[in-house]
Amino acid sequence: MAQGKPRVRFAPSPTGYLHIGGVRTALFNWLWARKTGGTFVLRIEDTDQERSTPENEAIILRELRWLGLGWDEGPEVGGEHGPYRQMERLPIYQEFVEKLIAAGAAYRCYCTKEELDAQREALKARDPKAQFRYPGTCRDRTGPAPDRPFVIRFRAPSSGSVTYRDLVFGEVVTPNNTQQDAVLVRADGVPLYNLGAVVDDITMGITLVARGRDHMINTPPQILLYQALGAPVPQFAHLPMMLAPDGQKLSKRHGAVSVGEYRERGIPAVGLLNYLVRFGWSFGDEEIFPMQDLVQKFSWENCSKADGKFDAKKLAAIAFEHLKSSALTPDDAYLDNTLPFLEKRGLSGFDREAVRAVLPLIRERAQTYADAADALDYFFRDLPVYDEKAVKKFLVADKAPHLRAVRDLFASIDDFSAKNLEARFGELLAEKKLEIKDVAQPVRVAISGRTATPGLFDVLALIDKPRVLARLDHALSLIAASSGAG
RNA sequence: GGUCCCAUCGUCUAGCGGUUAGGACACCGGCCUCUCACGUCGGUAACGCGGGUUCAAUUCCCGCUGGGAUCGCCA
Repeated sequence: MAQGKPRVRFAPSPTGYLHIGGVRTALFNWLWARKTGGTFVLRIEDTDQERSTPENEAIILRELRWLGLGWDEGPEVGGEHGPYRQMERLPIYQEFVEKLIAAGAAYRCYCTKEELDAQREALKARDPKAQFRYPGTCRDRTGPAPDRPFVIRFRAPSSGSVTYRDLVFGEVVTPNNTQQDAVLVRADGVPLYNLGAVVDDITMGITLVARGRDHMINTPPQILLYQALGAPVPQFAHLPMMLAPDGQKLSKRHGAVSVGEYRERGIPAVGLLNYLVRFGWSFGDEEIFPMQDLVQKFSWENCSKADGKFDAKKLAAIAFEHLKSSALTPDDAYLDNTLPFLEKRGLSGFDREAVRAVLPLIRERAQTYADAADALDYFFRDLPVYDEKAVKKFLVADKAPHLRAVRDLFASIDDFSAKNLEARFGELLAEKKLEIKDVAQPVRVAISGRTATPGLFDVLALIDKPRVLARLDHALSLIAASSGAG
């Protein structure tokens, strides 16, 4: 096989958002490049001018960077094999097409799309099950070339077969008699997928093509093209497909499928990647991997061949594992990622170290950075946002004496540590012959506005004395107002 | 229909001839407990079917069934 370091690529079409299935393909390629010291190339396949947009390309680049899947060659970073957008490579395809024609491996076809469509429909009308194949009208045309637009077709062999050894699927044999003279270049001179991909992979020195199994059907015709061009055939690795829970193609109607949606929900990039890498790949019983471990452990041999179904709950659980662990997600990273979500809630200008101090309390409760911001919310307001139901249930008249007693107790305490607060609180309960159950919830609602928070004393200690007292006062006034009104 | 591919709990998977078929998520119970979580203990749950090969098949081979991909001047 090819000498030197592997060169792999991710070649998305900028025809929409970045799909998580595409991310998995990018990830596997990226991991292989990192593991082997190879090169990860990003190529934009924008030959579908109807649907490709610069905006979509920008989104793809931005999301890949957010994921941490940086590329060694490609748009914005350059490289020796550019340009990296197919529409900027038209002269290169032209050159290769001329080679093919000169070698008799391709020919000009003057049949129009309309003619072919009509033939296709006529056949379908006669026999709905029949498959239409290009009849070869222009294959051996002689005489002067008509003055009409033409496409370039591949002269596909009708005998023999193509065999390749897939790194995931093993040996795959496909007879050539099922191939047809596929169009290589449109009438407008823009190449189609198979030609563009092959020429680019040749000229960019790609040694291993790893892509989704939906492309497996393209591999034999592509190999035929490599052979016709006299170019070395790269290795191939096809990845099983990630389907929707209902077994259909994973699309928008099944929920979130674009990376952006996960980013906006506060799913950590490493969590998403960890979920995706475990989809179709395994390393014994291990489930949670730091990225640096993945780079080391990844291999094609441990890829599975069976398609799978996407499971949002599993993704959430794996992301949560990363958020819970300060080894996996250090405080600083956690903070950097949570701050935007706090700002989205209208919170800003707070002390980063103050947020850091609360982190241990919320890590085990927040499945996403958005959850974290929610759990952090009442720590950084003068008064919490009071949940209506919680107020109605716990800030009621018969709890007022308890709250007042707690307020007076707290006012007298100087050591506002969680430990001391708990001890003194216990004394108060004993004195009043109360159960903590009777008092904890009203106090919790008074200081946080909600019924579910981390341990009461930890929360109190972090909110600090003046604000705790202010909130208890506010809660008492709410009770007074409601009982007065009622 | 042609071609290609696949097949272990509901889901992601371990297994690479001999295992009480393991783990994780989800689900159901118990414990912990000031709420919510975390944690922890336990439970339900799988080798699609039929033939071979073998002393022995989840594992190897064939067929069937089922599922998926693709059959475009989309990628």
